[in-house]
Amino acid sequence: MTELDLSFGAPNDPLTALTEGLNPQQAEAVLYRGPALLIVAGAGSGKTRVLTHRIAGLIRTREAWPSQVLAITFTNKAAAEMRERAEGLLGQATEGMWISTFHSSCVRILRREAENFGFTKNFTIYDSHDSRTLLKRIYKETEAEHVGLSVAGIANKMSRLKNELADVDSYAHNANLNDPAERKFIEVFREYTRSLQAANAFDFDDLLAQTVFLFRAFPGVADHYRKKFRHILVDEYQDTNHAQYALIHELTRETEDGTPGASLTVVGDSDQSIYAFRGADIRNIAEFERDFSGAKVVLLEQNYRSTQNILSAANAVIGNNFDRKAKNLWSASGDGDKIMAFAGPGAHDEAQFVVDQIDALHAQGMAYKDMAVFYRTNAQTRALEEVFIRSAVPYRLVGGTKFYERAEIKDVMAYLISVANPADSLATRRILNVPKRGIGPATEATLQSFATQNGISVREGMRSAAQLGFGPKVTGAMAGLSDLLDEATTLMAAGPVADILALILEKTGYVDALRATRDPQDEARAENVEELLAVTREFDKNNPDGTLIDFLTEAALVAAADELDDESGTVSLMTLHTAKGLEYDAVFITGVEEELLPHRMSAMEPGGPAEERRLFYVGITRARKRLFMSLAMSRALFGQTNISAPSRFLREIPDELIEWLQDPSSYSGGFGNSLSSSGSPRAVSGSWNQRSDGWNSLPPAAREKRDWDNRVTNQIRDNGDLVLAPGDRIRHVDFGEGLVTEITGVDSKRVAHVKFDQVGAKKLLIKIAPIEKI
DNA sequence: CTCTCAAAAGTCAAT
DNA sequence: CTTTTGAGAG
Repeated sequence: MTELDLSFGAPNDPLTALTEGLNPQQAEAVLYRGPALLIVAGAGSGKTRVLTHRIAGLIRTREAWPSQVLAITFTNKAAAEMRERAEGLLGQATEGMWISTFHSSCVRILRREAENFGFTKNFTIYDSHDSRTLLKRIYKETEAEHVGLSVAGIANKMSRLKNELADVDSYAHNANLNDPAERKFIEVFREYTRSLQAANAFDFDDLLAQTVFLFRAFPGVADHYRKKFRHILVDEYQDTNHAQYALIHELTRETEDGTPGASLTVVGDSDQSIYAFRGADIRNIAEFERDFSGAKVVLLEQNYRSTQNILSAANAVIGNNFDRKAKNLWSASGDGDKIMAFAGPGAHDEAQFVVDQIDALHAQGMAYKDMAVFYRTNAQTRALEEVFIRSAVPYRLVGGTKFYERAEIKDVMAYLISVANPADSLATRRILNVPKRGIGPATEATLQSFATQNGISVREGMRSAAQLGFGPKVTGAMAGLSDLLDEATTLMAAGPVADILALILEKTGYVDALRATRDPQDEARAENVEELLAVTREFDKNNPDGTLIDFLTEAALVAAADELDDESGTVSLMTLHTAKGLEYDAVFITGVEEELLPHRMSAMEPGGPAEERRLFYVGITRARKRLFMSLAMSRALFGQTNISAPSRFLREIPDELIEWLQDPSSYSGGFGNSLSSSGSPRAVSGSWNQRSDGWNSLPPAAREKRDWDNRVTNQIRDNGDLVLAPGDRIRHVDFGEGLVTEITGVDSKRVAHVKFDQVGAKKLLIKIAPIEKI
């Protein structure tokens, strides 16, 4: 979408200029003034544009100062984009505006107000991983397994309760205390809450819930923010949970002394609600008009992103969800290409299809960065990655095992957290013996119980190491660590974050310790730590006044989509959830199979299948020009190969919108049956052969391509320094014989471009391809 | 206390 | 099937 160059030449009416180039509904959403506005924005309908223009209007007409605007987005990336676009309209006038995610806004408020309720402003934020570690410890101490509770079960339940704004006491009040499992759960919940407080830490759910509790407990504090924020705008409103909903309500309430509530604008699309598992409640948007009486509703249906074929498919799919308001996306940009679909025998064939199509698009001039591959589960990345690597297509995994979740990064971050928040004993305990300095579990336990008995943190306890009767080696090691943390603490007051980290790395020798081991993966880990150092330098550069706390906050709240680098020049691979809010010229939705999309777990959940359909809908509507769908007729899961059936969602797309390169019914022969004897009762052949139309009337060319015997495997081979030159003939394990046409790249990155006799042109990374020269 | 090997868990999505 | 966690030996 292109941003129009709006000129503000009409001083008497700054709003007119802001609506130029907008359609009537968009203009109405920009211009409407009133206490509550709901913008129902279909996918690609230009909602970011409407929001930024609405904000610009408020500022330019002097209805609001920038500091009176609070705009809440779903990811930091979306926030950054919104700020950038608002700056494009307003220039420096965006300074002082709060444009951030729910979690970031809450952190900002909590840091400022923490002293009011027993925390300090340098509190730590526990991600799901950290809170799971803490919970596991408590789980063991309380022997919760004896009453049949699981760690995951407790974690989910606590999270759900917090999202519903219940705390231990309110829950215990209504619980059935005759049930030993309930009593144990309450005990764990209470201890978990106590530990977080002692560690001066919040988990993700607390950030929201505690802010609401803060507002309710301290009306004066709440009034301060109610008076400050006169215009509140919330994006992706369909994915808000109860705590977020309550937060918005608290902020838009009339103050004690009669200042009227702030104006509220929410933007959302109930068809894109995909976070019910995280507590998102679709009723928040469905019942908005009831919650805020007199609310204005504006519907945006014109799509500026996708071709009509893509939209028609999206509309057809989502139309199968009952209990929704009808909405019909349309585009003025023409039909475009058909959706291309492919059913491969296995996951690697599917991946090869994706890579082949990417190669073709790239050859036609589409940049890698404009293409994305989506999948339902992270486990699907393996086959995709293997094929991407050996075909030398540059790619990037977005999300998945995130940088900040790697053990070595967590180790180093634990040092920084111990410096910033000495009360955080979870962090301090993590670094006691990292790198190895002879402080083992026994020492750790002694130290922890000493700290607990004296009501101090582990960090404080280390100062008394001499009295604890440890051996000279252990005492010395502990004193050394304690001194290092003290030294880093002095540096924290003035020094940039990179200096603190550099000091820690130098004094601990952490990187050297990694490099000294025999584990070949440790070299990569050492590089990751050095990458973190580079990240802190970048942070210092971008935030001259940034503190260590600021850095830790930013690190704790990065979302998967935030990692996206638009200039990376690589294909992006991500889950369908991560894809929300993004758009690409070409989109591949992979694993469009029953049990995977919709996922098997969704069948048990109320509203599950409908949410899966919305997820598929979100995926479809990310595509601008080209959309591809693929599936594998058999897929290895849990180390077992299962026969898969094409997703029901595929059948919801009208036949005339899809062109099958190889369709599922071409597998209806003996092969499918022979495998399915051990597999699912939902035989592949049955459901697809029952169709009388479409699937069997494919052109002969497509049907002849059934290569069950020529499956793509995941074989690789170390070819050493095999030298190939244009003109050579080779034999490939999967693709047969072919002619080398070109060699690109150097050393281990050399790539052979091969024209295979049977399967056409492919690119191969020479070092690992299963090939031989003939 | 540290290393090695075997058992167990995980794989539905994420701030 | 892979990765992480635990037990026992050294």
